[in-house]
Amino acid sequence: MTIEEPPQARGPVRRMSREERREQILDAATSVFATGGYAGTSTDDVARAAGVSQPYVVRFFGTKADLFLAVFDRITAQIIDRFEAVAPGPDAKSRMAGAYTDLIADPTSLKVLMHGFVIGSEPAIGARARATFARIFALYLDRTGGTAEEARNFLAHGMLLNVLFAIEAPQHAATGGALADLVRCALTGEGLDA
Amino acid sequence: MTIEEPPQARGPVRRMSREERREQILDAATSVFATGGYAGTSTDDVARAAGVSQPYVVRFFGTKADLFLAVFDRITAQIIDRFEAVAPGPDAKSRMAGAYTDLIADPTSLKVLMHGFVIGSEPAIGARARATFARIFALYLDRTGGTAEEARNFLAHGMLLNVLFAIEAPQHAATGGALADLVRCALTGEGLDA
DNA sequence: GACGTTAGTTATCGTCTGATACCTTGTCAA
DNA sequence: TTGACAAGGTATCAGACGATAACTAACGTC
Repeated sequence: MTIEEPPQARGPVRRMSREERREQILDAATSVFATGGYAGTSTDDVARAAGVSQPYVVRFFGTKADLFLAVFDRITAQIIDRFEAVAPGPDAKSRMAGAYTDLIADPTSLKVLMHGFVIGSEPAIGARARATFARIFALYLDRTGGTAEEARNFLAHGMLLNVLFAIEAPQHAATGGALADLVRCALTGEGLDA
Repeated sequence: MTIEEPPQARGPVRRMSREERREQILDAATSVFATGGYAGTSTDDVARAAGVSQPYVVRFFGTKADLFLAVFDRITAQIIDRFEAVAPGPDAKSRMAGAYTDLIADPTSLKVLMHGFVIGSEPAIGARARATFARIFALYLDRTGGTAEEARNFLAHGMLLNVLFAIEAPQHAATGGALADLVRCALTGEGLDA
């Protein structure tokens, strides 16, 4: 996805610190994993997106599985951070919804999240996924003071939107029909505080 | 998954009709695609599960992508059939929920469904996925006479359960904690007719 | 019972992929 | 200035994978 400019004159090659490079590779990996998923993305895809060599990527993270886990971990941590930042209060429900809206503004991370979920039988991924669900569920209860049913509905609605974005429903809803009604209804999010 | 008995005495090899074999391979493919997804499953995995040779599987369906599409198509058709069989009436809502409960009794197909959803940017898969969503949404409205919000909540709740099963949340909820509360709340499905 | 058809196999190929080994070159401190 | 360390590349491999080609044998039909 990220287009790397050609070698061009090849001046004294800029070198990054380990932490800088790590973040950059994780960014690139997030981008390519979002479309291809774990098995459908090669370490070479990641390397090209990051503008480094393929062996460097795998040696940096040890193994491809470790790389994906690092990406997945970072994403779940970011998401949890977002929801943790919501302060308790009377309008906490709408602010929790707003936090999710912020996340959906860049669907890349959410796509990787969903890719991780569907390979959740992989122990390391599944464990992280379950912990994330449990944490957000608990956070919703804590911040909003709502019921368990409301917290469940919040998560359910989030999963529906993640899937609708994954199958590109919004882009194809312009033609009208039942899909358009569903997308409109899901995006406006009416009747969720019941 | 399906264990094939060893050659043993090798009597006159039973041959199946094309239709029989097709269904059997699709069954086997559904089983292995459920855990590995599209990219994470080889045609050899499918062949072994079906008890046939790998080249036969490929030639039978043309290409691996065609095979997955056939599996995905069959699953979406089965699911739609299930919901179409629900008759209209005053208790149609609970019967729609019951139809989903039937589906979840064997999570294999639902796992493949979710695998298809997350690679929904693939045009052929995405188109089928959107059509399936639109159809179920319309069916819910028609059979129950409910509101769009209720139909959306029905789908959302289904997606949440699909994900919770994918990450094996029910199996890990025994230890208690927030995850157990979420799973219990999601499985009992209280407060969904609001 | 011969024969075309169709279900299925074995052999094999070209490519992709993750990983390892080894080499090169900035960068920074003494 | 120099030398050690760390960033990053090149070369290469062994196995997996999808696909094709060519062959074999069961089945229905006349």
